[in-house]
Amino acid sequence: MDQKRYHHGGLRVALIDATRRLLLDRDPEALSLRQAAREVGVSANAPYRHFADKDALLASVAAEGFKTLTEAFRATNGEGAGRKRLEAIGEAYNEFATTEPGLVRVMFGPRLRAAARHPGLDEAEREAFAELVRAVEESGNGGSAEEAIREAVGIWSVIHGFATLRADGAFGFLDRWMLPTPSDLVRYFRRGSS
Amino acid sequence: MDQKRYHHGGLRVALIDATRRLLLDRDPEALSLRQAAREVGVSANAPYRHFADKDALLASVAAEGFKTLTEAFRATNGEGAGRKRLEAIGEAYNEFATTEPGLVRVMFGPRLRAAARHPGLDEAEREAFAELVRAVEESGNGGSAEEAIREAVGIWSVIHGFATLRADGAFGFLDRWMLPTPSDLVRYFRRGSS
DNA sequence: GTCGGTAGTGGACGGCATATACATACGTCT
DNA sequence: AGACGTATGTATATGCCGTCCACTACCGAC
Repeated sequence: MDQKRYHHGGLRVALIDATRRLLLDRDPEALSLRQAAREVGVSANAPYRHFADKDALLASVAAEGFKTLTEAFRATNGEGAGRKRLEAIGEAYNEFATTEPGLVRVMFGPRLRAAARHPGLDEAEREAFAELVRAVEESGNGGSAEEAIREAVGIWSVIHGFATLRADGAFGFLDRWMLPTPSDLVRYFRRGSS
Repeated sequence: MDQKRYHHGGLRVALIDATRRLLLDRDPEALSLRQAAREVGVSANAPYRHFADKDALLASVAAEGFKTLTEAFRATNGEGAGRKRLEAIGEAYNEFATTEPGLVRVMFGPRLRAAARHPGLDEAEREAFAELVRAVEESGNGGSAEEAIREAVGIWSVIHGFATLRADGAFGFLDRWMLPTPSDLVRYFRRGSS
Protein backbone atom coordinates (compact mmCIF):
# COMPACT_ATOMS: atom_id res chain seq x y z
CA MET A 1 0.00 0.00 0.00
CA ASP A 2 2.29 2.75 -1.03
CA GLN A 3 1.11 6.22 -0.22
CA LYS A 4 0.12 8.57 -2.96
CA ARG A 5 3.30 9.87 -4.42
CA TYR A 6 3.80 12.82 -6.67
CA HIS A 7 5.51 10.74 -9.27
CA HIS A 8 3.65 7.71 -10.37
CA GLY A 9 6.66 5.83 -11.61
CA GLY A 10 5.20 3.96 -14.54
CA LEU A 11 2.40 6.12 -15.73
CA ARG A 12 2.79 5.29 -19.38
CA VAL A 13 2.16 1.57 -19.13
CA ALA A 14 -0.32 2.09 -16.31
CA LEU A 15 -2.43 4.23 -18.62
CA ILE A 16 -2.25 1.70 -21.42
CA ASP A 17 -3.30 -1.07 -19.06
CA ALA A 18 -6.08 0.99 -17.54
CA THR A 19 -7.41 1.92 -20.96
CA ARG A 20 -7.40 -1.67 -22.08
CA ARG A 21 -9.19 -2.65 -18.90
CA LEU A 22 -11.79 0.08 -19.36
CA LEU A 23 -12.28 -1.14 -22.89
CA LEU A 24 -13.51 -4.46 -21.51
CA ASP A 25 -16.86 -3.05 -20.49
CA ARG A 26 -17.12 0.17 -22.44
CA ASP A 27 -17.44 1.06 -26.06
CA PRO A 28 -14.43 2.89 -27.41
CA GLU A 29 -16.63 5.92 -27.92
CA ALA A 30 -17.32 6.03 -24.21
CA LEU A 31 -13.63 6.03 -23.41
CA SER A 32 -12.16 9.20 -22.04
CA LEU A 33 -8.65 10.20 -21.30
CA ARG A 34 -9.88 11.71 -18.07
CA GLN A 35 -11.42 8.44 -16.97
CA ALA A 36 -8.19 6.59 -17.62
CA ALA A 37 -6.30 9.22 -15.65
CA ARG A 38 -8.77 8.96 -12.79
CA GLU A 39 -8.40 5.20 -12.84
CA VAL A 40 -4.68 5.53 -12.36
CA GLY A 41 -5.10 8.21 -9.73
CA VAL A 42 -3.52 11.07 -11.53
CA SER A 43 -4.64 14.47 -12.77
CA ALA A 44 -6.54 14.87 -16.02
CA ASN A 45 -3.55 16.29 -17.83
CA ALA A 46 -0.81 14.02 -16.61
CA PRO A 47 -1.24 11.69 -19.61
CA TYR A 48 -0.07 14.46 -21.90
CA ARG A 49 3.40 14.03 -20.45
CA HIS A 50 3.52 10.60 -22.05
CA PHE A 51 1.18 10.81 -25.02
CA ALA A 52 0.80 13.56 -27.57
CA ASP A 53 -2.97 13.23 -27.43
CA LYS A 54 -5.76 10.75 -26.89
CA ASP A 55 -5.12 9.08 -30.23
CA ALA A 56 -1.52 8.40 -29.32
CA LEU A 57 -2.65 6.56 -26.21
CA LEU A 58 -5.20 4.59 -28.21
CA ALA A 59 -2.56 3.74 -30.78
CA SER A 60 -0.36 2.27 -28.08
CA VAL A 61 -3.27 0.28 -26.75
CA ALA A 62 -4.03 -0.94 -30.27
CA ALA A 63 -0.43 -1.99 -30.79
CA GLU A 64 -0.64 -4.05 -27.61
CA GLY A 65 -3.75 -5.63 -29.05
CA PHE A 66 -1.93 -6.65 -32.21
CA LYS A 67 0.85 -8.15 -30.15
CA THR A 68 -1.67 -10.19 -28.22
CA LEU A 69 -3.20 -11.32 -31.48
CA THR A 70 0.16 -12.30 -32.92
CA GLU A 71 0.89 -14.37 -29.84
CA ALA A 72 -2.48 -16.06 -30.12
CA PHE A 73 -1.66 -16.97 -33.71
CA ARG A 74 1.71 -18.37 -32.70
CA ALA A 75 0.13 -20.39 -29.93
CA THR A 76 -1.69 -22.45 -32.54
CA ASN A 77 1.57 -24.05 -33.60
CA GLY A 78 0.56 -27.22 -31.83
CA GLU A 79 -1.95 -27.84 -34.59
CA GLY A 80 0.78 -28.72 -37.04
CA ALA A 81 1.11 -26.89 -40.30
CA GLY A 82 -1.90 -27.94 -42.37
CA ARG A 83 -5.36 -26.52 -42.94
CA LYS A 84 -6.17 -27.49 -39.35
CA ARG A 85 -3.83 -24.80 -38.17
CA LEU A 86 -5.60 -22.22 -40.29
CA GLU A 87 -8.84 -23.23 -38.65
CA ALA A 88 -7.21 -22.89 -35.24
CA ILE A 89 -6.06 -19.40 -36.17
CA GLY A 90 -9.59 -18.55 -37.17
CA GLU A 91 -10.86 -19.76 -33.84
CA ALA A 92 -8.17 -17.81 -32.01
CA TYR A 93 -9.02 -14.61 -33.85
CA ASN A 94 -12.68 -15.08 -33.12
CA GLU A 95 -11.97 -15.78 -29.48
CA PHE A 96 -9.94 -12.61 -29.24
CA ALA A 97 -12.57 -10.48 -30.95
CA THR A 98 -15.26 -11.95 -28.74
CA THR A 99 -13.35 -11.42 -25.53
CA GLU A 100 -12.19 -7.88 -26.25
CA PRO A 101 -14.51 -6.42 -28.86
CA GLY A 102 -13.80 -2.87 -27.79
CA LEU A 103 -10.08 -3.38 -28.23
CA VAL A 104 -10.61 -4.82 -31.69
CA ARG A 105 -12.70 -1.83 -32.57
CA VAL A 106 -9.90 0.48 -31.52
CA MET A 107 -7.33 -1.57 -33.41
CA PHE A 108 -9.21 -1.36 -36.69
CA GLY A 109 -11.11 1.85 -36.24
CA PRO A 110 -10.57 4.71 -38.66
CA ARG A 111 -9.44 6.96 -35.89
CA LEU A 112 -5.84 5.81 -35.82
CA ARG A 113 -5.54 5.18 -39.49
CA ALA A 114 -4.79 8.71 -40.54
CA ALA A 115 -1.38 8.42 -42.12
CA ALA A 116 1.60 6.83 -40.45
CA ARG A 117 1.23 8.92 -37.37
CA HIS A 118 1.57 5.89 -35.16
CA PRO A 119 4.44 3.83 -36.55
CA GLY A 120 4.54 1.15 -33.88
CA LEU A 121 0.94 0.36 -34.66
CA ASP A 122 1.51 -0.35 -38.32
CA GLU A 123 4.43 -2.57 -37.52
CA ALA A 124 2.49 -4.57 -34.94
CA GLU A 125 -0.31 -5.11 -37.42
CA ARG A 126 2.04 -6.13 -40.20
CA GLU A 127 3.57 -8.70 -37.92
CA ALA A 128 0.24 -10.31 -37.08
CA PHE A 129 -0.64 -10.45 -40.76
CA ALA A 130 2.74 -11.91 -41.65
CA GLU A 131 2.12 -14.70 -39.18
CA LEU A 132 -1.10 -15.56 -40.96
CA VAL A 133 0.55 -15.48 -44.38
CA ARG A 134 3.21 -17.84 -43.11
CA ALA A 135 0.57 -20.25 -41.85
CA VAL A 136 -1.16 -20.16 -45.23
CA GLU A 137 2.07 -20.92 -47.05
CA GLU A 138 2.87 -23.78 -44.70
CA SER A 139 -0.59 -25.19 -45.13
CA GLY A 140 0.39 -26.23 -48.59
CA ASN A 141 -1.90 -24.04 -50.58
CA GLY A 142 0.47 -24.65 -53.43
CA GLY A 143 0.28 -21.17 -54.83
CA SER A 144 2.71 -18.36 -55.35
CA ALA A 145 3.62 -15.86 -52.65
CA GLU A 146 1.05 -13.46 -54.00
CA GLU A 147 -1.61 -16.10 -53.94
CA ALA A 148 -0.79 -16.85 -50.31
CA ILE A 149 -1.25 -13.18 -49.53
CA ARG A 150 -4.58 -13.12 -51.31
CA GLU A 151 -5.77 -16.15 -49.42
CA ALA A 152 -4.58 -14.63 -46.15
CA VAL A 153 -6.51 -11.47 -46.92
CA GLY A 154 -9.55 -13.60 -47.57
CA ILE A 155 -9.27 -15.58 -44.37
CA TRP A 156 -8.59 -12.46 -42.34
CA SER A 157 -11.66 -10.85 -43.91
CA VAL A 158 -14.06 -13.72 -43.24
CA ILE A 159 -13.05 -14.15 -39.67
CA HIS A 160 -12.78 -10.47 -38.92
CA GLY A 161 -16.13 -9.80 -40.53
CA PHE A 162 -17.82 -12.66 -38.78
CA ALA A 163 -16.35 -11.96 -35.36
CA THR A 164 -17.04 -8.24 -35.38
CA LEU A 165 -20.51 -8.57 -36.83
CA ARG A 166 -21.30 -11.12 -34.19
CA ALA A 167 -19.77 -9.10 -31.38
CA ASP A 168 -21.79 -6.08 -32.43
CA GLY A 169 -24.97 -8.10 -32.48
CA ALA A 170 -25.56 -7.96 -36.22
CA PHE A 171 -26.63 -11.61 -36.24
CA GLY A 172 -28.88 -11.07 -33.27
CA PHE A 173 -31.94 -12.10 -35.22
CA LEU A 174 -30.46 -15.51 -36.02
CA ASP A 175 -30.42 -18.36 -33.55
CA ARG A 176 -27.00 -19.36 -32.44
CA TRP A 177 -27.18 -22.84 -33.95
CA MET A 178 -27.78 -21.31 -37.36
CA LEU A 179 -24.39 -19.67 -37.39
CA PRO A 180 -21.29 -21.29 -38.83
CA THR A 181 -18.23 -21.61 -36.63
CA PRO A 182 -14.99 -19.82 -37.45
CA SER A 183 -13.54 -23.21 -38.39
CA ASP A 184 -16.39 -23.74 -40.82
CA LEU A 185 -15.70 -20.40 -42.41
CA VAL A 186 -12.02 -21.08 -42.85
CA ARG A 187 -12.79 -24.51 -44.24
CA TYR A 188 -15.31 -23.15 -46.71
CA PHE A 189 -12.86 -20.56 -47.85
CA ARG A 190 -10.33 -21.88 -50.32
CA ARG A 191 -8.55 -19.93 -52.95
CA GLY A 192 -9.37 -21.15 -56.41
CA SER A 193 -11.55 -23.99 -55.31
CA SER A 194 -14.33 -23.06 -57.68
CA MET B 1 -35.12 30.92 -51.52
CA ASP B 2 -37.64 30.86 -48.78
CA GLN B 3 -36.96 33.06 -45.83
CA LYS B 4 -36.05 31.59 -42.52
CA ARG B 5 -39.28 30.43 -41.01
CA TYR B 6 -39.98 29.45 -37.48
CA HIS B 7 -41.25 26.07 -38.48
CA HIS B 8 -38.92 24.10 -40.63
CA GLY B 9 -41.57 21.86 -42.11
CA GLY B 10 -39.63 18.65 -42.53
CA LEU B 11 -37.03 18.77 -39.84
CA ARG B 12 -37.01 15.07 -39.18
CA VAL B 13 -35.98 13.94 -42.63
CA ALA B 14 -33.81 17.01 -43.08
CA LEU B 15 -31.79 15.98 -40.04
CA ILE B 16 -31.44 12.43 -41.26
CA ASP B 17 -30.26 13.65 -44.66
CA ALA B 18 -27.87 16.17 -43.16
CA THR B 19 -26.39 13.56 -40.85
CA ARG B 20 -25.88 11.14 -43.69
CA ARG B 21 -24.24 13.90 -45.71
CA LEU B 22 -21.96 14.84 -42.83
CA LEU B 23 -21.05 11.19 -42.53
CA LEU B 24 -19.54 11.35 -46.00
CA ASP B 25 -16.48 13.23 -44.86
CA ARG B 26 -16.44 12.70 -41.14
CA ASP B 27 -15.94 9.75 -38.88
CA PRO B 28 -19.01 8.85 -36.91
CA GLU B 29 -17.13 9.81 -33.77
CA ALA B 30 -16.78 13.33 -35.08
CA LEU B 31 -20.49 13.65 -35.66
CA SER B 32 -22.41 15.96 -33.42
CA LEU B 33 -26.07 16.56 -33.05
CA ARG B 34 -25.34 20.25 -32.85
CA GLN B 35 -23.51 20.19 -36.15
CA ALA B 36 -26.43 18.49 -37.84
CA ALA B 37 -28.80 21.05 -36.37
CA ARG B 38 -26.55 23.89 -37.55
CA GLU B 39 -26.45 22.35 -41.00
CA VAL B 40 -30.22 22.46 -41.18
CA GLY B 41 -30.34 25.95 -39.76
CA VAL B 42 -32.08 25.20 -36.54
CA SER B 43 -31.24 25.54 -32.87
CA ALA B 44 -29.21 22.94 -31.04
CA ASN B 45 -32.22 21.57 -29.25
CA ALA B 46 -34.73 21.42 -32.03
CA PRO B 47 -33.78 17.82 -32.91
CA TYR B 48 -35.09 16.67 -29.55
CA ARG B 49 -38.58 17.39 -30.77
CA HIS B 50 -38.15 14.58 -33.30
CA PHE B 51 -35.61 12.23 -31.78
CA ALA B 52 -35.35 11.02 -28.21
CA ASP B 53 -31.59 11.47 -28.30
CA LYS B 54 -28.58 11.32 -30.57
CA ASP B 55 -28.75 7.55 -30.82
CA ALA B 56 -32.31 7.71 -32.07
CA LEU B 57 -31.22 9.96 -34.91
CA LEU B 58 -28.30 7.69 -35.72
CA ALA B 59 -30.62 4.69 -35.69
CA SER B 60 -32.84 6.34 -38.27
CA VAL B 61 -29.82 7.14 -40.39
CA ALA B 62 -28.65 3.54 -40.07
CA ALA B 63 -32.04 2.24 -41.10
CA GLU B 64 -31.86 4.39 -44.22
CA GLY B 65 -28.49 2.84 -44.89
CA PHE B 66 -29.90 -0.67 -44.73
CA LYS B 67 -32.65 0.33 -47.12
CA THR B 68 -30.07 1.63 -49.56
CA LEU B 69 -28.16 -1.62 -49.21
CA THR B 70 -31.25 -3.70 -49.81
CA GLU B 71 -31.99 -1.74 -52.96
CA ALA B 72 -28.43 -2.23 -54.14
CA PHE B 73 -28.85 -5.98 -53.64
CA ARG B 74 -32.10 -5.96 -55.58
CA ALA B 75 -30.53 -3.99 -58.40
CA THR B 76 -28.28 -6.96 -59.16
CA ASN B 77 -31.24 -8.91 -60.45
CA GLY B 78 -30.02 -8.37 -63.99
CA GLU B 79 -27.24 -10.84 -63.29
CA GLY B 80 -29.63 -13.75 -63.37
CA ALA B 81 -29.94 -16.10 -60.43
CA GLY B 82 -26.68 -18.04 -60.37
CA ARG B 83 -23.36 -17.60 -58.61
CA LYS B 84 -22.73 -14.58 -60.80
CA ARG B 85 -25.44 -12.75 -58.98
CA LEU B 86 -23.84 -13.53 -55.64
CA GLU B 87 -20.64 -12.01 -56.95
CA ALA B 88 -22.56 -8.94 -58.07
CA ILE B 89 -24.03 -8.63 -54.61
CA GLY B 90 -20.55 -8.82 -53.16
CA GLU B 91 -19.41 -6.04 -55.47
CA ALA B 92 -22.46 -3.95 -54.59
CA TYR B 93 -21.85 -4.34 -50.88
CA ASN B 94 -18.22 -3.44 -51.31
CA GLU B 95 -19.12 -0.44 -53.42
CA PHE B 96 -21.53 0.75 -50.75
CA ALA B 97 -19.03 0.29 -47.93
CA THR B 98 -16.36 2.07 -49.92
CA THR B 99 -18.57 5.01 -50.83
CA GLU B 100 -20.07 5.54 -47.41
CA PRO B 101 -17.75 3.97 -44.85
CA GLY B 102 -18.95 6.23 -42.08
CA LEU B 103 -22.53 5.18 -42.65
CA VAL B 104 -21.57 1.52 -42.58
CA ARG B 105 -19.78 2.11 -39.34
CA VAL B 106 -22.91 3.62 -37.85
CA MET B 107 -25.07 0.80 -39.19
CA PHE B 108 -22.98 -1.91 -37.57
CA GLY B 109 -21.50 -0.05 -34.65
CA PRO B 110 -22.19 -1.23 -31.15
CA ARG B 111 -23.76 2.04 -30.24
CA LEU B 112 -27.20 1.25 -31.58
CA ARG B 113 -27.13 -2.41 -30.78
CA ALA B 114 -28.20 -2.12 -27.18
CA ALA B 115 -31.40 -4.12 -27.10
CA ALA B 116 -34.34 -3.52 -29.39
CA ARG B 117 -34.40 0.16 -28.66
CA HIS B 118 -34.59 1.02 -32.33
CA PRO B 119 -37.09 -1.38 -33.88
CA GLY B 120 -37.09 0.03 -37.41
CA LEU B 121 -33.37 -0.58 -37.55
CA ASP B 122 -33.57 -4.29 -36.83
CA GLU B 123 -36.26 -4.71 -39.40
CA ALA B 124 -34.31 -2.90 -42.09
CA GLU B 125 -31.28 -5.04 -41.42
CA ARG B 126 -33.26 -8.25 -41.44
CA GLU B 127 -34.67 -7.32 -44.82
CA ALA B 128 -31.25 -6.77 -46.36
CA PHE B 129 -30.06 -10.09 -45.01
CA ALA B 130 -33.17 -11.86 -46.26
CA GLU B 131 -32.43 -10.56 -49.74
CA LEU B 132 -29.00 -12.14 -49.60
CA VAL B 133 -30.37 -15.46 -48.32
CA ARG B 134 -32.85 -15.50 -51.19
CA ALA B 135 -30.06 -14.93 -53.69
CA VAL B 136 -28.08 -17.80 -52.16
CA GLU B 137 -31.05 -20.13 -52.40
CA GLU B 138 -31.70 -19.15 -56.00
CA SER B 139 -28.06 -19.66 -56.87
CA GLY B 140 -28.65 -23.35 -56.57
CA ASN B 141 -26.47 -24.08 -53.61
CA GLY B 142 -28.57 -27.20 -53.26
CA GLY B 143 -28.66 -27.17 -49.50
CA SER B 144 -31.37 -26.84 -46.90
CA ALA B 145 -32.73 -23.52 -45.72
CA GLU B 146 -30.35 -23.56 -42.77
CA GLU B 147 -27.43 -24.20 -45.04
CA ALA B 148 -28.43 -21.24 -47.18
CA ILE B 149 -28.46 -19.08 -44.07
CA ARG B 150 -25.03 -20.31 -43.06
CA GLU B 151 -23.65 -19.58 -46.50
CA ALA B 152 -25.27 -16.14 -46.46
CA VAL B 153 -23.64 -15.43 -43.11
CA GLY B 154 -20.34 -16.48 -44.60
CA ILE B 155 -20.64 -14.31 -47.67
CA TRP B 156 -21.83 -11.34 -45.64
CA SER B 157 -18.87 -11.84 -43.32
CA VAL B 158 -16.19 -12.02 -46.03
CA ILE B 159 -17.43 -9.01 -47.90
CA HIS B 160 -18.18 -6.98 -44.83
CA GLY B 161 -14.83 -7.83 -43.32
CA PHE B 162 -12.96 -7.10 -46.49
CA ALA B 163 -14.74 -3.85 -47.29
CA THR B 164 -14.50 -2.40 -43.81
CA LEU B 165 -10.89 -3.47 -43.28
CA ARG B 166 -10.04 -1.90 -46.59
CA ALA B 167 -11.99 1.27 -45.93
CA ASP B 168 -10.25 1.66 -42.60
CA GLY B 169 -6.87 1.22 -44.20
CA ALA B 170 -6.02 -2.09 -42.57
CA PHE B 171 -4.54 -3.36 -45.82
CA GLY B 172 -2.60 -0.18 -46.32
CA PHE B 173 0.72 -2.00 -46.28
CA LEU B 174 -0.30 -4.19 -49.21
CA ASP B 175 -0.21 -3.01 -52.78
CA ARG B 176 -3.58 -2.75 -54.40
CA TRP B 177 -2.89 -5.42 -56.99
CA MET B 178 -2.20 -7.93 -54.24
CA LEU B 179 -5.74 -7.72 -52.97
CA PRO B 180 -8.50 -10.01 -54.14
CA THR B 181 -11.69 -8.46 -55.52
CA PRO B 182 -15.02 -8.92 -53.81
CA SER B 183 -16.00 -11.22 -56.68
CA ASP B 184 -12.93 -13.33 -56.01
CA LEU B 185 -13.86 -13.62 -52.37
CA VAL B 186 -17.41 -14.68 -53.11
CA ARG B 187 -16.13 -17.18 -55.66
CA TYR B 188 -13.61 -18.64 -53.27
CA PHE B 189 -16.24 -18.98 -50.62
CA ARG B 190 -18.43 -22.02 -51.05
CA ARG B 191 -20.21 -23.92 -48.39
CA GLY B 192 -19.02 -27.46 -48.14
CA SER B 193 -16.62 -27.26 -51.04
CA SER B 194 -13.78 -28.76 -49.07
C1' DG C 1 -60.61 35.57 -32.56
C1' DT C 2 -59.06 32.59 -29.00
C1' DC C 3 -57.17 28.43 -27.45
C1' DG C 4 -54.49 24.25 -27.13
C1' DG C 5 -51.01 21.64 -28.69
C1' DT C 6 -46.78 21.22 -31.50
C1' DA C 7 -42.27 22.95 -33.09
C1' DG C 8 -38.48 25.58 -32.08
C1' DT C 9 -35.52 28.93 -28.92
C1' DG C 10 -32.27 30.30 -25.19
C1' DG C 11 -29.64 29.46 -21.47
C1' DA C 12 -27.54 26.26 -18.12
C1' DC C 13 -24.96 22.12 -16.49
C1' DG C 14 -21.50 18.82 -16.31
C1' DG C 15 -18.14 16.28 -19.02
C1' DC C 16 -14.85 16.16 -22.58
C1' DA C 17 -9.98 17.14 -25.19
C1' DT C 18 -6.61 20.13 -25.04
C1' DA C 19 -3.41 24.49 -24.17
C1' DT C 20 -0.74 27.27 -21.10
C1' DA C 21 1.38 28.29 -16.92
C1' DC C 22 3.06 26.64 -12.73
C1' DA C 23 4.80 23.29 -8.93
C1' DT C 24 7.36 19.36 -7.26
C1' DA C 25 10.54 15.63 -6.99
C1' DC C 26 14.56 12.93 -8.89
C1' DG C 27 19.12 12.15 -10.65
C1' DT C 28 23.41 13.56 -11.07
C1' DC C 29 27.53 16.20 -10.79
C1' DT C 30 30.33 18.15 -7.67
C1' DA D 1 25.85 16.49 1.40
C1' DG D 2 24.11 20.27 -1.56
C1' DA D 3 22.40 22.44 -5.71
C1' DC D 4 20.24 22.60 -9.88
C1' DG D 5 18.18 21.16 -14.42
C1' DT D 6 14.81 18.34 -16.15
C1' DA D 7 11.23 15.01 -16.04
C1' DT D 8 6.85 14.55 -14.22
C1' DG D 9 2.49 16.25 -12.31
C1' DT D 10 -1.02 19.90 -11.09
C1' DA D 11 -4.12 24.09 -11.80
C1' DT D 12 -6.72 26.79 -14.47
C1' DA D 13 -9.04 28.00 -18.65
C1' DT D 14 -11.23 27.61 -23.44
C1' DG D 15 -14.48 25.85 -26.40
C1' DC D 16 -17.00 21.97 -27.88
C1' DC D 17 -20.40 18.36 -26.76
C1' DG D 18 -25.18 15.98 -25.21
C1' DT D 19 -28.96 16.94 -22.70
C1' DC D 20 -32.31 19.35 -19.31
C1' DC D 21 -35.56 22.99 -18.41
C1' DA D 22 -38.48 26.93 -18.97
C1' DC D 23 -40.15 29.73 -22.36
C1' DT D 24 -42.17 31.43 -26.95
C1' DA D 25 -43.91 31.41 -31.68
C1' DC D 26 -46.88 29.37 -34.85
C1' DC D 27 -50.90 26.48 -36.74
C1' DG D 28 -55.36 24.67 -37.13
C1' DA D 29 -59.90 23.73 -35.03
C1' DC D 30 -63.68 25.72 -33.09
